[in-house]
Amino acid sequence: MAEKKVKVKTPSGKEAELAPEKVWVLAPKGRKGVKIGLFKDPETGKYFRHKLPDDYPV
DNA sequence: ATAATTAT
DNA sequence: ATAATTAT
Repeated sequence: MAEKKVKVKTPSGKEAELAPEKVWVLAPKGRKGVKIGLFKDPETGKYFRHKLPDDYPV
């Protein structure tokens, strides 16, 4: 499943369209939780995590 | 506190 | 080993 780009706020505070390097669900047992993506800011090279839309394919 | 993940 | 990510 191809990883699609998402609009995310980078740590430097800029809005960017990026594709996550990795996606997973972060959820305690019995709770819905959230989807998380691992991104790399192309501006700075810094990695950061960001919430993904609930319907983003994992 | 809890869940998974991994760059740092 | 820890920070950081959300929502409950």
